[in-house]
Amino acid sequence: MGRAPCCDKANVKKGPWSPEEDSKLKEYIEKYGTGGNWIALPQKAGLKRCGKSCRLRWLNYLRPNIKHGEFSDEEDRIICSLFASIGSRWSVIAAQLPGRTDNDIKNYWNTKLKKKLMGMHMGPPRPHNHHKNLLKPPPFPSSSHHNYQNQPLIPSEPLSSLYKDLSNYNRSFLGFEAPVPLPPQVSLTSNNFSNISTNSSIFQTLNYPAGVKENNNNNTLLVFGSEGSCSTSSDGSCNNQISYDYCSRSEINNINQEEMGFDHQGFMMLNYGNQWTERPNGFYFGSENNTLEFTDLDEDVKQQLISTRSKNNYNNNTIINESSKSNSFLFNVNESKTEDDEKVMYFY
DNA sequence: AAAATTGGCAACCGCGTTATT
DNA sequence: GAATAACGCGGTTGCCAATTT
Repeated sequence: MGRAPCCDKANVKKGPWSPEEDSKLKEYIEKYGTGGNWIALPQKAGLKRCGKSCRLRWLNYLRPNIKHGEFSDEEDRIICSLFASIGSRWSVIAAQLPGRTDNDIKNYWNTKLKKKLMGMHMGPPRPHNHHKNLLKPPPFPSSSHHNYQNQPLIPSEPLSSLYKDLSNYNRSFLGFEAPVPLPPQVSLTSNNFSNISTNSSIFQTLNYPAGVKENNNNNTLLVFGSEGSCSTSSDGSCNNQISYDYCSRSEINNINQEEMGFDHQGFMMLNYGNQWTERPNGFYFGSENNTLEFTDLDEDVKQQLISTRSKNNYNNNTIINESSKSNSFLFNVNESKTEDDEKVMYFY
């Protein structure tokens, strides 16, 4: 049978920690350590708290060498770069920043850094939703053959010079090499995405995310889709997201919704040379000779991805694929109906 | 000056993974 | 090997302070 019950949920205190509780926990752990058993600890330390709560309090606030206060430019750069590469893997990111906790970095990203990067020109005003995570990272490619582009993981310039304006921001953060500027809005005439003009400057200029190298233009698919659900906000608009992912032609036949991480409600863009061509709601059959490969992810990060994300049965390539599940969002789209019932999508 | 909104952060919750019985 | 609890992570919430209306 299993272990003994963890704690009497009805008899544990919740909410903010008092200074007395803090000192009890701190003194106990400094004297006896955690003993690798957080569940038993609160009782031993004389605390009416759940072990989980004690662990969190210790790790995020009480343990020695925790840094509080302003993040430096260097820390900003590291966070941005890692977020762009691996997404919201806060514990992995925190491991690269001594003294910072994953919770701290997550809060910092959500409340400050993201806004700092987005600047003031990222689309129309939207309803108050300060708890929503609106900026998603670019994806990992889902190809089974990866080649990290030979470029530094951490940019060397100060953050301020990297993100001077919107177009620079889009290029740097989203990893686009081509001149982007995204149009402020794109009008659609139906409820699906297949009517987006393939000549749209959005898609013509799409390139590959930072860290991804394309070896054969003619055999790469860029797949777009949208989440099936659509949460309606109080003003009646519908917040939705377009997702994209990469794969070789040979892979597209085997890919399924789960692997892509989003519904195939959208369409695909096929890259012939420099021209993106739409293939609505279908799969494409292709040759084997395309590869997307990784060459240059920081070794520590790789190791942590391996150790924390996927377990023993996965090889490295699968791990990267796993990552793409949660990192496949590119644009945040705010769809709303206008008076003539035309759908307008804002990209930001 | 009061009410409403926004910002910031600590803590909680749920879920996938790991460990124990 | 199955069942169950603990662990650890990331997303979300709640609360309070600051700012704006």
